[in-house]
Amino acid sequence: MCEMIYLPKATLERLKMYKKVLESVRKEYISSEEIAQILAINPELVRKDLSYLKTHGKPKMGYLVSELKKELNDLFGVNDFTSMVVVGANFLGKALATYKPFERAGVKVVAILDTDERNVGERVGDLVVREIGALERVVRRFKVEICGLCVSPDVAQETAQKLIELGVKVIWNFTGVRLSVPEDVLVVDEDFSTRVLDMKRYLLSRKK
Amino acid sequence: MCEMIYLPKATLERLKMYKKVLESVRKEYISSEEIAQILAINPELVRKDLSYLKTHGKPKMGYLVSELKKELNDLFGVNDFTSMVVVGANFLGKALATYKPFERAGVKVVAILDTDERNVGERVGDLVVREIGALERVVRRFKVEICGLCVSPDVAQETAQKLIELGVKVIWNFTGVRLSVPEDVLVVDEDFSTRVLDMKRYLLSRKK
DNA sequence: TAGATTGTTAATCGATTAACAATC
DNA sequence: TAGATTGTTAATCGATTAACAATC
Repeated sequence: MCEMIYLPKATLERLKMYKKVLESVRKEYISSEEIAQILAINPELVRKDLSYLKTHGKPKMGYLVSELKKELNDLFGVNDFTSMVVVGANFLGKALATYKPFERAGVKVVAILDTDERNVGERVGDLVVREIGALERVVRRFKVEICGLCVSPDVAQETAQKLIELGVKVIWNFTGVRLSVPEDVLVVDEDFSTRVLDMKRYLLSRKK
Repeated sequence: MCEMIYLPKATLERLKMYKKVLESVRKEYISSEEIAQILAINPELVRKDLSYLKTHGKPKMGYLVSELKKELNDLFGVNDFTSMVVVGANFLGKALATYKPFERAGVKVVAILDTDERNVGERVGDLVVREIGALERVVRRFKVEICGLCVSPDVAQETAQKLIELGVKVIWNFTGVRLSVPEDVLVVDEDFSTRVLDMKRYLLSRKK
């Protein structure tokens, strides 16, 4: 199908930003200068990044927005949908399960599960919380590749293990626990208490 | 009080990781090798990073965990508490409002507010959802410096504006909207649909 | 043609790794 | 003393910026 182009890490990071910028652009063409301005980076950097793609800009015009969008969508495989399951029906889990913008990113939350009997049956958006026993069935049936892991820290590792055995390839880890996983599994850590440290230091720096 | 040491961005990023690692260490000393192994980076890099701090390691011993922890806590100002308000009592807002590990990071959520009358009065952890009109009072009373912004995209910019007028210094932005703010305000963007793009590309790369 | 903008190469900057002396 | 580990300097690597020719 499509051979994977090599992309420097920093470039890949910015391509995601460009993709987002383009989503709210209503013009036919956009220049590197404009993109750069919105993101507060150098236009040269934008051009360098975009030069990794097949899309070419037109001198005096800039880049054809529709073409660029399409190529970025292909690059991230946004057009065919990936199934995601949420494990842990706490507020965070429910937030993921009802997060609208996933739609446009090619991610579909197919189920939300919980170990606690009392939560089972509760309505969450279009879904109903299911018992954890349904995990295998759900993963098989929907070919689930991503899990939003929102369980409590004490069961994080064992839950991850179970998911991996069932063939889940990406664990989006909100538990704050450092997970051990085989090297062909991607763990994406989302750690709010680490994130606030940047804010704390920023506030400190303001006070000199 | 304490002069702010200059720290390379990449180093600062890792110092947060070291801080987290140290939280679950039960030994008196830890070597750069051990830290490096846990984080899958080079021990030389760990030593270089730690050399920016006042703490010195002991040859043959490593670094005194308690001392290192203390210095990192000071560096991030974790010991005096910062007040945070959550605006938007949807699942995400409630998740932030009840997020336990903030405690250890020196952040205290003092209130959760919503514009929707129907949500006002609802219990969320130790808090009760308050009407948006209480914002000014809350910010003044608790000297709020951080806001977790969980409102819908259409009111994101105006809400941010109001917060900034009241003196809030950091906006933790979950709305997906690119906010315009004065340069002395820090916006920390948390965009789940951008985040999943990494996972999408990873999955694509697995399929060759 | 002149002007604007792309795309690429060279120069610079910053971050990581390698090497190794210092030290307990 | 020998061995382990730190801390620092030098070498390498990767990413950004500067410069500028190509092109519409």
